[in-house]
Amino acid sequence: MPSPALRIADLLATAADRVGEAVRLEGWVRTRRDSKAGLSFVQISDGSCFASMQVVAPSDLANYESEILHLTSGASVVVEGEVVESRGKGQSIEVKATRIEVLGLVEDPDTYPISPKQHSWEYLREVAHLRPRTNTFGAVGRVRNCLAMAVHEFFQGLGFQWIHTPIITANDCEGAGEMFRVSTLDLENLPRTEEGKVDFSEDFFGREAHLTVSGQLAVECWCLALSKVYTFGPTFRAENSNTSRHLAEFWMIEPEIAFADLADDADLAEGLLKHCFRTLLDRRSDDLAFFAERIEPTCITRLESFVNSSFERMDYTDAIAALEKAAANGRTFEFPVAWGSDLQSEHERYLVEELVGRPVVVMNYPKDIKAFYMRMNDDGRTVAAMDVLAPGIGEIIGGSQREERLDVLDARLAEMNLPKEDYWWYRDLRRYGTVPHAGFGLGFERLIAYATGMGNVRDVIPFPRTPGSAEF
RNA sequence: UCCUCCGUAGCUCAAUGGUAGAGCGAGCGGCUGUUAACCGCUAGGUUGCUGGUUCGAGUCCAGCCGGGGGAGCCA
Repeated sequence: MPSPALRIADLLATAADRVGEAVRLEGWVRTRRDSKAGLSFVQISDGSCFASMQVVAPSDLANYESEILHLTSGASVVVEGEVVESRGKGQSIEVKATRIEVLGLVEDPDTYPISPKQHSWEYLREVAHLRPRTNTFGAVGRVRNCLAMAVHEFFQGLGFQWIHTPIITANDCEGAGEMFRVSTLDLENLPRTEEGKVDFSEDFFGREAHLTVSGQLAVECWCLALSKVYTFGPTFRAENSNTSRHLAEFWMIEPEIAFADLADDADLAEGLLKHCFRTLLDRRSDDLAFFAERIEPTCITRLESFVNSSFERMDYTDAIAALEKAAANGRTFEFPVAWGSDLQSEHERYLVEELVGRPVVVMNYPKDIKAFYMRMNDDGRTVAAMDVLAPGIGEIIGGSQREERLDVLDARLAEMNLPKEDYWWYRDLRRYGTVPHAGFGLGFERLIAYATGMGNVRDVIPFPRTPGSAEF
């Protein structure tokens, strides 16, 4: 009866106490090095941590000639053996095998897509089913998991409730971007109304339906009952945007707090980001060390500096003034700076990286460039919106205090030509026990990209969906 | 959607319009308590697709397909 397998992470965490112990490992071969001293070194990875384990396979193993000498990168094995102090330099302990069971060899090592060498990101996206076997993507996967847990721990520790807002929505009013249609209608033979339009009353939900572009409106409903809530789930945008910061399917974190204003919202955003990075620094130092060495040299230091610096709060109007001053002093911008237009990427980069040098929360934007639900300020021309800008990535969070006054909300809907009827349930929240409340959205992939130094969000999600690409 | 760059061996890349090469990976052999091991040998190609110019096209031209980067939109 074989003992249960030990994770390599657990073995390494308790290495000193395990010398002499019999263990069983399960994993995949990274490399094999043979020695004519009568043994082979087989590097085994099981994904539990960044490190792999050196397994020493003596030539007297029954299957040494027949199987061990044919192990190549990617083969799966079960190893039974003894933990011993290593006689080599690269590791303190190793496993001296008494038995190696080969579960699966690599069919054709010559064409195995993940050969032990450098591959381009573009190539690895084409083999997304195998790329988690690389150092980089294994590390990304563990960091992603760690950050997801940190998000939940942060909110749960503050008494937030996790709300599972719907993936399929029949709202006409989410309004955050192009939506993917959800339909069971026969595209070859669409039912038509008398006017010749598609008759969606025949569709599955009896009306038009789409994939959600944001859980915000739904989570507001639960906020105005449970006070502190958040959503964390997949979100879909059918925008034809081709950049390293956009995905058609991505995960978003959206907290919503009642009895709160924009300042509370900014504090919450700062607290969340710092908690996530602190947790990551604490728990995944092995993977971060790899990212710092091979991907982005400043990856650890900038996270440390992030958690130790206070975020600058800056009014949009003051930000414009600062940009105009910089322009007057000879700093050139490709796009003009003017009160009333949105900040361009280059403007955000200037504020964060050149002017302030640490994360900045820009607050109170002109109402004409922001959504209908954002709370009108007393000046009548700005709304209580905020963007959190971080050095190296730009906008990572967008949020606002919500308009809780029914008459002001209705005026905004009318101003933006949005039909009141479509927002009947959203308006009900203001009719029945309205309270000031606020929230924000954090793109999870952007968080991971920043934390790891990975340059493209397509490489921090297991199977990226982008325009023209949904393989796997 | 716009701008721009790129498609050559399993992968990363070379190749004035003139016989398609290297490194890594792979296979075989040698050497070694090795560690991105090392040394030698071998195999591996319809140069993204279609057409055009030319005595001759990986190279020049046109169209198409695929991908990267940047911009916009945003998270």
